[in-house]
Amino acid sequence: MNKRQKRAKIIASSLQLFSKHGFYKTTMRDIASNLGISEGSLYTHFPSKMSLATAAISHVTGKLAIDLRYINSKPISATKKIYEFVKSYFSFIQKNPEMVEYFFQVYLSNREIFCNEEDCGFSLAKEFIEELEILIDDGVKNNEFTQENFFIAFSSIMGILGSITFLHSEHVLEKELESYCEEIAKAICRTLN
Amino acid sequence: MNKRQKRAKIIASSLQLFSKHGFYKTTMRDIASNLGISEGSLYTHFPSKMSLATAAISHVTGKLAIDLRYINSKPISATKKIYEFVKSYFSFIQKNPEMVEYFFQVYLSNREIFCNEEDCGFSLAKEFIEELEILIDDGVKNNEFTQENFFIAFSSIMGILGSITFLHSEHVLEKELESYCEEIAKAICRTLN
Amino acid sequence: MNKRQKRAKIIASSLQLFSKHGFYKTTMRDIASNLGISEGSLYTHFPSKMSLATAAISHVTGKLAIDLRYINSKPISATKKIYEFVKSYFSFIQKNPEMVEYFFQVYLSNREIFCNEEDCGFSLAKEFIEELEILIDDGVKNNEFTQENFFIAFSSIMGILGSITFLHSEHVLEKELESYCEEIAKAICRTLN
Amino acid sequence: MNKRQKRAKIIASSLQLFSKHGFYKTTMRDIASNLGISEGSLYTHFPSKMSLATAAISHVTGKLAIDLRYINSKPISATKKIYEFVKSYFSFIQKNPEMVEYFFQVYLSNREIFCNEEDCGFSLAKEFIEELEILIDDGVKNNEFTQENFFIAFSSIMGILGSITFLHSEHVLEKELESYCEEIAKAICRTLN
DNA sequence: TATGAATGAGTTTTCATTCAT
DNA sequence: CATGAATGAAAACTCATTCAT
Repeated sequence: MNKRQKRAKIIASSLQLFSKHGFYKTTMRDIASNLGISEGSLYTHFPSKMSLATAAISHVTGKLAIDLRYINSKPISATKKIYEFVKSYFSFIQKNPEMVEYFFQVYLSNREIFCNEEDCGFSLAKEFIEELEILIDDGVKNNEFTQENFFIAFSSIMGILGSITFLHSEHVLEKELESYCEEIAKAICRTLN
Repeated sequence: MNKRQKRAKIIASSLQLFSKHGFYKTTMRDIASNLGISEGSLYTHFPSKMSLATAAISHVTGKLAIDLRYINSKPISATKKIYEFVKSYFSFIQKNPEMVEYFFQVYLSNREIFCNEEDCGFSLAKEFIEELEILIDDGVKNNEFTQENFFIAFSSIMGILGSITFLHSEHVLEKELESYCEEIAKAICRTLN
Repeated sequence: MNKRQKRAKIIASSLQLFSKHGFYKTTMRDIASNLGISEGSLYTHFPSKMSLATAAISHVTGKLAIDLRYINSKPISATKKIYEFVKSYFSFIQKNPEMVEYFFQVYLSNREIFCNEEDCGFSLAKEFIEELEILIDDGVKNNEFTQENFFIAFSSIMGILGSITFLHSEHVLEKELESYCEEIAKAICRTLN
Repeated sequence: MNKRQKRAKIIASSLQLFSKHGFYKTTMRDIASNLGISEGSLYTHFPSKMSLATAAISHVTGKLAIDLRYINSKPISATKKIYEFVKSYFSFIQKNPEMVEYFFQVYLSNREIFCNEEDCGFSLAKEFIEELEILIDDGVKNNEFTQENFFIAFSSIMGILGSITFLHSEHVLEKELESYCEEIAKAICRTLN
């Protein structure tokens, strides 16, 4: 296994544990033994626990950004793009629940972990947020979406998706997550229209 | 100062610090010295740090529930109730930013703090959620809101409010929070209608 | 035992172990168990291992400065003061070998421990060095000492004392330390005259 | 580069870093990367970090011994030999400050590094100390130096030189080191006479 | 022989909780 | 009841040394 592969494995393990038990309740020992390696070995690849959290969030938002960028590139209406995004996002949750949970529960919430003087850690998600901005702008230009404040549009999309993600991870939803896909997309579009 | 008042003071102090620095970065010493009392004294009123977090969340959701219950009791349309709720919620944020931040950033995110075998900590917000359910049900019964899945309706309301709260606490909003009130309420209603 | 007494006990224990095994080979656990207290207890009184080293050196140089100040205040010749200082210093070694060993072996050598940006740790010994300067200046003013350069005079006194201290702590001296007192004082005076 | 040359290079690098940052604050990685080689490679040439420290001190005292042996072989008075030794020592400091600093600040001070059950690490400097003994004995035999205890004579020479070396390495001397040469030699001789 | 990732014991430090005063 | 020193069980991180490639 080469260095890049090892890093990827460590990030995957961290993601899993951080999302399950939270950043603070996950110890470096937990991550190491979950991988069957020594604690010291972790430090060969990442200089600190915080750098692990950072690498993990970059990984997650990078993945989300790639999916959204692909959807944005399609020659379809903005409304259709919202549908596709919700679908793609739901399938992403199914395949990588730990990634999305990590995004919402660790990154968005334990801000103190990611913030330093210069950068409040937001730049880590920049790629993804920019792509979302493109999607919204497109919709407004096409007159599909009401000209509206960006922050409200952003909240309508990510707030609703975040909330349903939360309910799903709390196991309070009655049906399969994917069965809400259509309705959620519709709900989001209603807000934007 | 009697026992109840003392408890209230301790909860207020905890809320302030938990919301600012997070649950884990706030020490019992921080809470005590913020109040000018001893650490030992804290334990006369609360048996553990966790119990402080729990009492704090009950306090916050209790307050939110009271406001919403009052709105629900009014002889107005469900749509109007949504407007009133958003307005009341925004004014609540202005007056008690630490309470709302605590709700979203500590309670919803550091689930591991509140969960034990029997209870996943959700019951703490039960009062408030039940009140929200009443509001949604009313709207559906009156045919103001489309008959819809509760979870989606819930996400439309609390997701959007949560997201805008987050953006506000991150200081990325361009205008005063209250100036978004009308638009946010409209956006939520569009989803529900 | 009050707080000041406890601090003094901890400093004494640290001094003993630092001088015997060096700063780096002495662990906080060693210091704590040498005192029969817990590691955490150490941190109630001193915020870090480094602060212990600093408190220890201040303690030692303070003691040395007091002795020398008293000698300086006497109405005797500078040459006689040198004799008295050597005598007092030797008796100090007998009573507190760990203090002097600490001074020479830890303080003078592990400079990296005591240095920070502003202060290179020398100020900790300032009191003592200033008193030594007074003694030398007196001798020069009285025409007892011809050696005018302070640094050479300083080295003649402290270098010779330091070296004999070192040989003593290495157990290579053949006779009792105090039996060298007279000769050492003479040797120092010969250099200064 | 042959094996001996490689060893020499490693010793030089160690000496540099040990004298600058101390034995404990210098890691094997530091030494290796300072040389542009791998950590493992270090262990092909030296079995442990301690063996590096030992080899380094032998190297330094060996160099000093050679210089002093050469001076001792000259057909000149003991007093003149002291002058020559001080001159040679000062020029040695100028050319190899790290060697002398290492001798005084690591070897003489972190005794715990060099000591084991059998040998307290003193033998490493034996060659040099023996040569110094020869010089002192010569002076006594010629009636140039007062018959005196060896340890006091030793301290007069090495103590004064050590102290001035310390002040030099601390950058507290006002003039160039070499400008003190004559006076220091005189001061030492006054003690010995 | 050279490499450098892996190891794991050891170190400082933190902090919720307890309890003697 | 209030206090705050004491506790001790972790936790993050370090680094000399080893060993497979």
